[in-house]
Amino acid sequence: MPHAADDHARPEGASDANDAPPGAHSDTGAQATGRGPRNRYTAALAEEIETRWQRQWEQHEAFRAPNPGDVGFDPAKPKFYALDMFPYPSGSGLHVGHPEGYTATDILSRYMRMRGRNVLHPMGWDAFGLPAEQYAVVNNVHPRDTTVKAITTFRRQLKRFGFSYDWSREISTIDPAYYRWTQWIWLRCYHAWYDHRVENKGRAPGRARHIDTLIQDLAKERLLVGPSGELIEPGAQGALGSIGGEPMGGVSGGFARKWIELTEQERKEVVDSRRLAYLGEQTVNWCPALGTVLANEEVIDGRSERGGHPVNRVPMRQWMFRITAYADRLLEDLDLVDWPHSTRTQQAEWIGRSEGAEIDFPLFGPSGEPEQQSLRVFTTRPDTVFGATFMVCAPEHPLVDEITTPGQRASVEAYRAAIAGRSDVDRMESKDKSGVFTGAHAMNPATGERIPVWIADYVLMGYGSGAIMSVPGHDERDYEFAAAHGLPVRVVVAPEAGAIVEPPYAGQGVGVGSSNSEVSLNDLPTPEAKRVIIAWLETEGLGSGTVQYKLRDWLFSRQRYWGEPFPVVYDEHAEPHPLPESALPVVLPDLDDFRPTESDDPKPPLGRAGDWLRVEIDGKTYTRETNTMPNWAGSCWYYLRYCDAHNDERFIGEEAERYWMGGGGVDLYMGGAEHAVLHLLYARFWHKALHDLGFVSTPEPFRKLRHQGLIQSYAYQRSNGSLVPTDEVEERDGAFVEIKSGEPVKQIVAKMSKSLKNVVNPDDVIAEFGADTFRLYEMYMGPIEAAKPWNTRDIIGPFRFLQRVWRLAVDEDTGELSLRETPHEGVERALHKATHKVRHDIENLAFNTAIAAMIQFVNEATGEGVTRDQLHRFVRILAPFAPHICEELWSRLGETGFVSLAPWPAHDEAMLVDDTVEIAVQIKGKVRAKLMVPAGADAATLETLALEHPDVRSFLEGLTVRKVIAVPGRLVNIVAT
RNA sequence: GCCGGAGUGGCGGAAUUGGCAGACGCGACGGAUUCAAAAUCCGUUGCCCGAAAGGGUGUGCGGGUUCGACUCCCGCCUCCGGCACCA
Repeated sequence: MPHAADDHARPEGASDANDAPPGAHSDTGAQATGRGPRNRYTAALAEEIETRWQRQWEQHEAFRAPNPGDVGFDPAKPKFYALDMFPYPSGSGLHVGHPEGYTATDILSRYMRMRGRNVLHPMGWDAFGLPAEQYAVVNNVHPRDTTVKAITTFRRQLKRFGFSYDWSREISTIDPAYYRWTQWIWLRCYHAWYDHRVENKGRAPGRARHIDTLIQDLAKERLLVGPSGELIEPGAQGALGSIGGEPMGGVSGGFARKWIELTEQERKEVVDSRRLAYLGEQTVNWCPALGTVLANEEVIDGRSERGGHPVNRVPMRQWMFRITAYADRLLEDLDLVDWPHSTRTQQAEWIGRSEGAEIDFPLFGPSGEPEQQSLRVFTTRPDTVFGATFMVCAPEHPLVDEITTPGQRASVEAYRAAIAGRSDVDRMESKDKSGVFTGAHAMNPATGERIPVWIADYVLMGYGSGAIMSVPGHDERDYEFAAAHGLPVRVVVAPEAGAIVEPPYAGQGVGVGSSNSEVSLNDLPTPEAKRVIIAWLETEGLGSGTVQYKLRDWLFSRQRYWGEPFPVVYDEHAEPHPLPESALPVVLPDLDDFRPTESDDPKPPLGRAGDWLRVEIDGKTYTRETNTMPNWAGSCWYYLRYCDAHNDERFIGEEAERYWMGGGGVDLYMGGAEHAVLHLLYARFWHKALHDLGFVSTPEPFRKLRHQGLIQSYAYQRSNGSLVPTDEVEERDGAFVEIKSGEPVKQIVAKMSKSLKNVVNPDDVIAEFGADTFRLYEMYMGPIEAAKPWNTRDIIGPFRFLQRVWRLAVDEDTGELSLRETPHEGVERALHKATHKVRHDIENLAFNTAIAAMIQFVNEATGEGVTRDQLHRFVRILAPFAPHICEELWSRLGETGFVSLAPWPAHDEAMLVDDTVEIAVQIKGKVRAKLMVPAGADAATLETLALEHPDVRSFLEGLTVRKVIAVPGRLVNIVAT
């Protein structure tokens, strides 16, 4: 049935030309049911309108954003970069959580276009990596096939929402034209080192520089090489870049050597070990089930983030990123960005900066004589050193072999074997303080006492120096260990002078019993005691103040197929050689057998790639790296590629980068809070490295970040707490009962899950109500950042709203526009208020209240009707939210362009305030009367009017007025007794 | 255990940051329309007492500051998120 649009759409005077861009309406059936008025806004009409306008946008490339230098680029327009976290195209398609953030950024993007911004709003696919690959493995299909198919589905679904993406910038991380540059960035990091000497105007020092500058500095002896490979400035104390990377032996002494004194091999090792992307021998997280190693960030409670498989710690030679060099800057620069508090906190905690001291405890030899060697510990409480009654090393500590006495060797070996066999999960589950004595002793440098050295797995090799001074009086773990093994406890800190201390007391206070012939901490408050003892240790050469981080270097190799190959080959001595840029991209070979090998040692699938593995360069044969990059690689810089998606000369053009990333980076980045540490930390790190190396202009990638809240679903719970699938529950008389048993169940909010059958498919919702309604509903549910339950019953509300909008403009019987000639005063005022509020709320991402304001306007206007001019304005404020229906009404108003690109309507500030306002009159805090007064009435006037009010007077009978508070525009409060 | 965030009608949620609590939507109830139903439209709707007028009460709990507190302070409870043998 035709919906008469062609017959009635054009108002008098409007051009009937149907060759204008958005023009012609089709005659496809709008009234699927054939019931109700012919021109009512139904799901069928919504679908017809929506798909038609989506075609129009696409044909006219309505949302294509020109780059500087492109045709149509207007340099006077400020830019706005609205970015969504691009999805993994999983096999199951979009769920309702995806479009939540996407709709929010879309509304803002559309609004910003209407406000005259050049808007970059792109979309792409994060298509490499474990999720896609695991899906492929399970279904025994090549990951490329499943991924490409999933992308097609995602793209179709996203287009159906009417998101205003610039699809010409679509990128996919699996496209060789994209990952060529991922590999290129990795090479830039390989050819870079971190120079901690560079000052940054009072901010945390250091900057990545080309590796050649390191070689020059070494050759010119501006840098020397220390005994364990660390870099030393001539004349300066301590090593540069002491965090991360270096093996910690705790051995002090030795001399710095000059470049000229090093062998060729030593030089190579020194340089290679300083690279930003380096090959490191590390204890890594090996996940046998996934057949790959994982980054620290991908391991949660000893299990893989994906799949929840156990993870073991084994030493391996792997590609690493020196993210630890950036620890201070990553921490400090959190104050440059507008991010949710919780996300910043999580990053700060992950970086885990802690200030303290390194202290060397001299070791005694087997027969009790002092040795050259000492055991270095890290502590945040150097002020408690007088209370250190024993020491504990991590079982893997390199000195343990040396210091263990023959008598203890058997038990030490047995303990280490027991530990090695335990997975991290086991180690975490049992928190009992196990450990064994090594037989060795060290000297407490403060007290001069001989104290025993133990090993225990509660001390981790990966933190600090892998050894601790144990202060059972002031550390809970040490106390438990001491209690379990009968070791002495000494109190050296009291909350206040003279207080009785019940160990363990971990708080601050003042030193007690903490003195030797040279230094005393007694009665010194903790911060002061720390300063004093560190100064003393430094004078004595026994230690120094230092900073430790929880952050570890980023393990970047994966023993998987579905990822970016490294642009690296190995020679016959297994020495790595980077490929030249001309060799990029290193294309991932097609493998029939792409499955990972479940095993206890790494066997990357690319090892089976046959001819691909051998590369001939200058007559020499090399073997390719068979590890691949983790799925985070592609997402570390995709936001940059969008700015210049088809540049094949550079990963991003300089001009495009300066324009779109200007002003502090992405203007709004919207995505899930689950990426708080992983993606967001990695991307910041790459960005900073690229910034240091001169490739990007801003220190931070994402100026403003917001998370969309989780969309939950209802579930039903029996009285015993077990959950019932949604389809086995029905509502009877306002209560929920399980159909099978008739037992009452409780409605609760839960995560959507297949087992509970409460997953909502957006395709179904759109089929029933249309995309405009879907968009409105998701935004109307509540604040964008809040978790909120999907309630199918509520969707009808936004749908009715659109019906009312439609009816406000269109006669449901004739299909003609039905407008009044002269504006109604109240409606006009309401429209100005709505325009103002919607604008304000969009800018504050308060979409739920913006929609409420528009509903309120339509409710007010419904009885009175609107003029052509009013509809013309209203359609524009609604357009960012429900763009399709607005395009339709816009064209019926005779406009030939897109409402999506029309200017935002102005509002008149004078129209926002009413001439008269209602003032509440309170007596003793309770509202007893209301006054209608002119908007500008002052306090004195209000007071007089209030006291004259008959209701007030009768209330005040027999009372004495003590005080009157009058707040202009608000209320009057009369205090009487 | 530590660090964040939050607790408002039957439900989702508002409240310009100290000024009329409950905007807006859902649901429910009543009415219009309809042969009827659906859809749509109009009205009512925090709770308690009352036929009504009206009164009382009310933002997790207990105190406090203030003319006035969902909002600020102190002490608890519950839920959600993060971290957790990090020295």
